[in-house]
Amino acid sequence: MNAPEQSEPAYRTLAAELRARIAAGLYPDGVRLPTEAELATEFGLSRQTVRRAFLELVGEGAVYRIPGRGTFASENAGRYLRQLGSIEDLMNLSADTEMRVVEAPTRQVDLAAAGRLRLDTDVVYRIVFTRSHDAVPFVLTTVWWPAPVAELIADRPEVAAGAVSEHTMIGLLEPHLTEPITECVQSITASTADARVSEVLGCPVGHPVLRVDRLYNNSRGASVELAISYFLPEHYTYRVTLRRSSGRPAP
Amino acid sequence: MNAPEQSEPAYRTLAAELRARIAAGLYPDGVRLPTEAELATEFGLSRQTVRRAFLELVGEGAVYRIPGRGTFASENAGRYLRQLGSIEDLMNLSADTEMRVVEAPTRQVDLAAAGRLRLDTDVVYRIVFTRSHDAVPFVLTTVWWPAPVAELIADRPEVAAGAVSEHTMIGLLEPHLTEPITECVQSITASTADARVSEVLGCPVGHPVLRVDRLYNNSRGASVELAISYFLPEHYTYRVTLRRSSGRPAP
DNA sequence: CGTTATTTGTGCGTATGTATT
DNA sequence: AAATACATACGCACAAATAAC
Repeated sequence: MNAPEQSEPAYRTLAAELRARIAAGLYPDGVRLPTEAELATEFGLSRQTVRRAFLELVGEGAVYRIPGRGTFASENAGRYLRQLGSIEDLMNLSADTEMRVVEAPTRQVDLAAAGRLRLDTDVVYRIVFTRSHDAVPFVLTTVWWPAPVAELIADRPEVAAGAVSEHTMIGLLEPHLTEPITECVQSITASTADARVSEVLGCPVGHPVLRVDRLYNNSRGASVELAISYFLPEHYTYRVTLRRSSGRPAP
Repeated sequence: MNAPEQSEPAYRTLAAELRARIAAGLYPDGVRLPTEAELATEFGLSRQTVRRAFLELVGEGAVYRIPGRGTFASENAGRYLRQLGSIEDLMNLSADTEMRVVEAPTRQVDLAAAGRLRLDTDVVYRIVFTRSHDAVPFVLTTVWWPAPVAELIADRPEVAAGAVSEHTMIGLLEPHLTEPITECVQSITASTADARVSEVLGCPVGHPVLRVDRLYNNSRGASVELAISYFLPEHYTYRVTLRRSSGRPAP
């Protein structure tokens, strides 16, 4: 209820602006982005602040830089590219995407969903929504909650049918939970668009889509949310950076 | 050919040192790491350079920082991984799968691949293989190497056309490298089977497939291998567990 | 072939703001 | 209120890689 709209730092604002320009299709192929000096004068910032913005974009994989040559947009720039290596990353999806509720939460008897959530009853609540980037919907998500969880936020305006907001469901949910969400198990596979996905995302039936299945667990190991998402591959790529878990002895 | 032992930048050296200290178990529980000022004097660096090192560690999820309080090692100290998926997991793929070489490594001029690998030349080596589980091929992979890398293993029997083994390409490669592979950037999306995928994996043309794009980098940040794989969704699901990256207590 | 200009990378110094103790 | 510690922002200098001349 607080969050008094603190202004974003300059380097983050610049990063967002550059992200937008890349998505807009400027800088295709081998076109160099503006140099640090050019951006500094254009935005009235110091070169160091511009560097900080680029550091973010490099971390996301949106651009790569070559000393002496310049900065270039990555191969699949233009798609929505986000590093999703942690639960925080999933929550931060809301930063530059827009959620639109297609179906308000309704009480249902769903054996499969209840089983996945490991509930004693077969009663769950279901909500369906899309997420858009630059006004283009790129994913359709169905979420199932255990009844006690759903009742915590079922009457919030953000989850009413047709509601548009910049939240994530777990972001909305978490402040009301007694136990924090600490784990999310994801399964990713390929599938095809059914009638509903096709209609909502505007692609042909049978179009290949990325299916992401997420089960969120709290610190006690109880399941809090099941989400199944269908992503349009043209507008979305799932990106993870893997690292060595420990230093390897030199060969 | 040359590479006369260029020293690592100071912030990277410091980051490595701090990583080692965290792994060694200093800074357990809620023990604060040294402040920026302390580290600056200890290592004879400026505070800005120390900040740069911390920026890396925060990006890895190794530490979290609270203004006014200090810097703390993340929950799972020792292994600063934001996801359970690791490079080791990729290498262990070979445990119960079988690799069959479809095309032996051949020298090619490939602008796109060379660009992805950030080479100065356009010459790369390409190898194509499938991987099977219980004699059922479930993935077709094309790998591109920089010429100097390819020449390290091009004459090994495991990469000859038709060869069958239980290795992974990076597993074969790594013992011959001077720098260890420390990072792998993955992009995952959905696509459809083309003629070749269809033929090799035995699915219809146009069948949805999971496309996984991996770029392996060594400890100096140079790209060592580019691999593009097409997985049959019927026989393969990409599974990751995400955890909260910071052990930061809830507010 | 070296020279020069451009562009990114590293490192340092300073100042100011904000959150916590 | 004061001290501590991180966050942002600007400035400068020099190194290294690249490209053009």
